[in-house]
Amino acid sequence: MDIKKVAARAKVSTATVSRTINSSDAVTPATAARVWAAIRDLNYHPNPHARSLSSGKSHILGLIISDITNPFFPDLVKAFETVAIEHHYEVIVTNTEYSPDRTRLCVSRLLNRKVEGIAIMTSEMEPGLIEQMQRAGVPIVTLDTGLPGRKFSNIRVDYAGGVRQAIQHLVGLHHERIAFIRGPQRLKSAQIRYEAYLRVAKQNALTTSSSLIADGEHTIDGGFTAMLNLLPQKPTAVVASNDLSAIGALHALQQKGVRVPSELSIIGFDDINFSKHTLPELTTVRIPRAEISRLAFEALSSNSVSEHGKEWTVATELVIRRSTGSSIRPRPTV
Amino acid sequence: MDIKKVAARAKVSTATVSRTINSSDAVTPATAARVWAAIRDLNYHPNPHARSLSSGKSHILGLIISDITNPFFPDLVKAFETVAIEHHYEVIVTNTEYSPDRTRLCVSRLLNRKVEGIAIMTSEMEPGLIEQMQRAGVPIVTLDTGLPGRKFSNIRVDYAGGVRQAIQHLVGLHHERIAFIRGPQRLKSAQIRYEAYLRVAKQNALTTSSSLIADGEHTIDGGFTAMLNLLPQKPTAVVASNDLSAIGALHALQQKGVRVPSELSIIGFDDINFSKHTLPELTTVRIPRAEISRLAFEALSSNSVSEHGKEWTVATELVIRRSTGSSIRPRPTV
DNA sequence: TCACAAATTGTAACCGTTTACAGAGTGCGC
DNA sequence: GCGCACTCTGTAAACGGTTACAATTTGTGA
Repeated sequence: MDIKKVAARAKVSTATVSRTINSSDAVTPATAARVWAAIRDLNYHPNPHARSLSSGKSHILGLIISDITNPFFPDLVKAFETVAIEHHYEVIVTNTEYSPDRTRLCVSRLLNRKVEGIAIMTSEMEPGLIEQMQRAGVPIVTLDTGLPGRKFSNIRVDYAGGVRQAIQHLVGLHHERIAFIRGPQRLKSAQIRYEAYLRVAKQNALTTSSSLIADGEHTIDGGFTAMLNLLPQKPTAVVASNDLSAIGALHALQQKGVRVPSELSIIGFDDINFSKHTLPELTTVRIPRAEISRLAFEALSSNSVSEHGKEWTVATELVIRRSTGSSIRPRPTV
Repeated sequence: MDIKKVAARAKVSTATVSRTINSSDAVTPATAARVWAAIRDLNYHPNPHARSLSSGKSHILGLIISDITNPFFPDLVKAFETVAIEHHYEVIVTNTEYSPDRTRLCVSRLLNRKVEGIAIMTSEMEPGLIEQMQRAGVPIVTLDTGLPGRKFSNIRVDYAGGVRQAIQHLVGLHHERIAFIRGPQRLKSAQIRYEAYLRVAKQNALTTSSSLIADGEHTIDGGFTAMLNLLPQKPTAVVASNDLSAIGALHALQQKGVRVPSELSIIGFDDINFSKHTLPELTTVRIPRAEISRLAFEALSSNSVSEHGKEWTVATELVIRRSTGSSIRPRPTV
């Protein structure tokens, strides 16, 4: 079942069949109709490898993430796949697993397969590898990395805005001792959140004593330990750099018998799937992963790739659930 | 940079280069060495599309899952990817999202791309689609579906054994009223677990009154409600059909102030990532997803595909954490 | 009605491999 | 020394599309 059979049945040349499939405008409607009929009758599907070989376009996109096991990524991957297949692209997902070697492998796999674009949704990416992709002429889009360049777009998340939303929410609830659980400072995104905490807290005339800051490593266990360290400082609220550490903090509080939110409020960051199922449900700053995926696709899609890439900024959204509440105890009615 | 340049540099024909790359045995060691040197010098990577076109082998495997957002799947996907790339295969992951239309799309995408094998790790798959894949001559491997057939292998998980491990663990802990939170009975895997509960409970002379059985829908919310319904029946232990519903049950107990495991024991099923981070950490029956992935790859790998597929059985493993304990209250030492 | 331009379709080269087949070289037995 | 069987290598035809270019048809204005 190849293009020749279709051509024969439609009584045209293979060129016309190809043109009908790819750019219907260059073909007379009557001819096109005959060709489409033949295609349907024969249940013809063009061979993608032949197509890629001769056109040079693979119609495959690469997606590089850290680790599909990290709950931040599944939503991102799913949304990216959805938009890609809507546009008849296939996607190859690769996990760096935070290892430089593995990352190199990811890049070379993608380059070998001649993907038409690469979305790099992990922050660990050596500049050398970015250059390698640029030399290969592949459009790329990153999340929170450097500035755009040649065929190189960037999506930036307004983390600082997210932290502001969180703190202002707490301030509105009359909190005055707001602690912060940091993420790993080698991650730019974690660093931005921490600095924003410092800045916004000062703007609101809150203490940012170093005793109100703990390291949560962006993990549940880290958040647990951090919360334990924070407890003696009597904060009335805690902002965590991500949901995982907020969940760890929640566990620590539960174990210590501290009630949330009546005695202490907690806000996470990310809005991973699980956050709406914690007890109490976690108030958090949502990173709009579906939107990021859509933008990433758009950045890579051939009709919008220009020599000089663009930069997009996406806003976070405060999702208020049940882990935050007023710092002022309701007085018993006399 | 193509095979001709390599051939020229090594002073051989393109055929020899190709042979060196694909089956080193047909080439003199000395010649092969020259070719490899040229390949290295020129940093040559064969064009996979040309290769696929002419050989008919795409070196791509398809993986069909329900939904990457379901915490059961990330581990499976990751392990599958790992073993595939070790063998220089690429993998395309597709999500059915539990929708028949989307499932059809998944299958046709994979078939169009001429994948060399398909691992179907979701239970919702119409027989018609299986036939379609078989007609296309693609080896397939399923999880818990029917019996193997032509180029069709199956991996079966010993769910019944898992349920037995769970119940015997509880019986060993002197529990006598063991409730069960069921999954959706249209899922074969959930049905097997439920039937095994009934059987094993009877074998151990435990009540299996229908009031000790609740529907948890395999979700957190479902497990929450199910536990609430079960509570008045005073079970001393609960086995849930999956971890998600066990976590929901845990939340219900926490909210009602029932202590786990001192007042009530809970066992989940699956061992999703999150289970080791619940409070208390969840005792559960692990489904060995990495092993399943390895077997799935082996079932598909060309050197082991025979006309008639195989069937493999994998055992579950009871992971004892902190949500289960003795049903007998320790007497205060006098 | 005719010349010429524009629109549509056909011909065939090409994309970069693999592989059937043919040819060259080597070693061995007689 | 010669023929034969093997082993190794080269030639060239696929694989199934796309696309530059040529050929044909159609439409237009004088």
